[in-house]
Amino acid sequence: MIPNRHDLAFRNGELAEGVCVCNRHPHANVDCAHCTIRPLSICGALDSDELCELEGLARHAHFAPRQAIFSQDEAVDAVFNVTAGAARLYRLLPDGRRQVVGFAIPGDFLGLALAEKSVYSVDALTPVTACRFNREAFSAFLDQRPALLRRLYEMAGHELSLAQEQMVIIGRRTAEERVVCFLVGLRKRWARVSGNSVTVPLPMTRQDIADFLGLTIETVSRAISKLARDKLLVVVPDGVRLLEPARLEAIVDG
Amino acid sequence: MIPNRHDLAFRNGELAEGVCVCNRHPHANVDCAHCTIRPLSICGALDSDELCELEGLARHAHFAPRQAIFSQDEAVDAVFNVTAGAARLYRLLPDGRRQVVGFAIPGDFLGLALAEKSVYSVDALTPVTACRFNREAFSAFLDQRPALLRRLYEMAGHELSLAQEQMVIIGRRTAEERVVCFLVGLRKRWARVSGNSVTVPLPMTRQDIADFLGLTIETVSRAISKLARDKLLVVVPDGVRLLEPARLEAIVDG
DNA sequence: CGTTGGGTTGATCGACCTCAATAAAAGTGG
DNA sequence: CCACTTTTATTGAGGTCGATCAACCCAACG
Repeated sequence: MIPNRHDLAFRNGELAEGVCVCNRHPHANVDCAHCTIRPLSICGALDSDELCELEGLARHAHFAPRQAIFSQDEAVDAVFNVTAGAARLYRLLPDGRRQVVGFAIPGDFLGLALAEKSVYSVDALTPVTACRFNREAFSAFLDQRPALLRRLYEMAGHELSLAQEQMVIIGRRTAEERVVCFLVGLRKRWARVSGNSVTVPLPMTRQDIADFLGLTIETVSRAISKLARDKLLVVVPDGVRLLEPARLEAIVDG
Repeated sequence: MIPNRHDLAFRNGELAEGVCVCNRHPHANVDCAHCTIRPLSICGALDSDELCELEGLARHAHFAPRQAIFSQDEAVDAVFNVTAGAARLYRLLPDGRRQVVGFAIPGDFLGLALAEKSVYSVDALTPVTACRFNREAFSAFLDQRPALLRRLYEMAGHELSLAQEQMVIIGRRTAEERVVCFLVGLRKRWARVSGNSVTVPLPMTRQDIADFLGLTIETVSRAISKLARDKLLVVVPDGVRLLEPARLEAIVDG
């Protein structure tokens, strides 16, 4: 499913004590020096000194599948840097209608807005490991580290761009196009984490995909079945394998 | 339509020379000291010294209705702080389908992502006045002014939140709900600029609204007609007057 | 006064939703 | 390990909301 997910979680646990290379944080329970997703995440903006300081603020966190990381309208006391696993971000309407606004994978930052209350819920799809930062402490650290602030700002801009792209997908594309855009887009995101592959892991359910694309579960299922029937992909356990990435990308790019 | 829009544009023009209060920028052609929307905009984060420096980077800009401010996929050489008027931000698919991703009103910043290429097009709906900043110069200034960077970061977070809200609206709401959400949301945004009012100026066409909500022009027109028939609003020139704001807000909040 | 762009309304159509049945997987407890 | 339940996914049949196509209205404007 997700390569090395459990391995990475285990390794982080193994190195939980006394591994901070700068030796300033003997009780740090994260190991930035050996973090494989560091260049993908906010930490990539830091020099070794800054990294060490941030390391001191970090605590290792683990979430089981379905466990809540944030809850809509509830206070946010910590923010997270996802190092392994996958999570879904969603908003609920009072009558139960749900819109998934995104999926988080390793390298993604949860709590980008640093808001006191979360506007959405986040919960783990697979076992998730993350670096946990107290929100207030992180915010204060940010004020001392313009380079990190700049990095977060750029990530926010990127997220904004993705959100707008999603608006186009939901607002103006057909059901089949939406599914193709989702698969091609997710493949691109996984490529940063685990390298380019025609196999796209899908840690989320069809319902999650439907709620992300503004469709029903049946329509998503039918669209995937049709793509499989047309030999554009094959369904594999916990994912799909794209047989003709180029033709699928052509659908995305018009 | 939009109160004082033309007046404000004229006043800015009138004061085009030698008005910087700190006298450091005798050729500055903007007048931050008398800017009514300053607290709403990025400039609200600056002390008078910083404001003066930023003022030195700013140039007054004016756009006629329909004039392009940014063009999708083209290089961005300047960013803007809108001081008067309204603009639409949209993305086009190669086959012509259009998704409006937002509307800019006074206080809004255009080019938040500071990207080299614009991912969307922006053009003026009404005469627009704005403070123009060279992108590179602004970006460099930003690196010296963490307070401003922080402000932009917060605005980006706010925009991200709005974009996600829009995803919910487009993905999970009915046509009538979408229109109501749009009107109530726009009213709230205008309230910051020109005070609370039950009259919501609509400087955009029905087609723009449709492309914002993922609907057709006919559906938007029918929804507004129905709301008028139900005595929830009346259509006025270039806008609508909300007769029962509370009931409309109840639709938004579920 | 004809033209043009924007808006409204009606009639019909179709993409996607809803409801329903079934199948396949994944837990669960003995 | 195997019945049993629960969850998730697929497929079919029929219904509906919003799209499409078309006619018409109205105000602005050269």
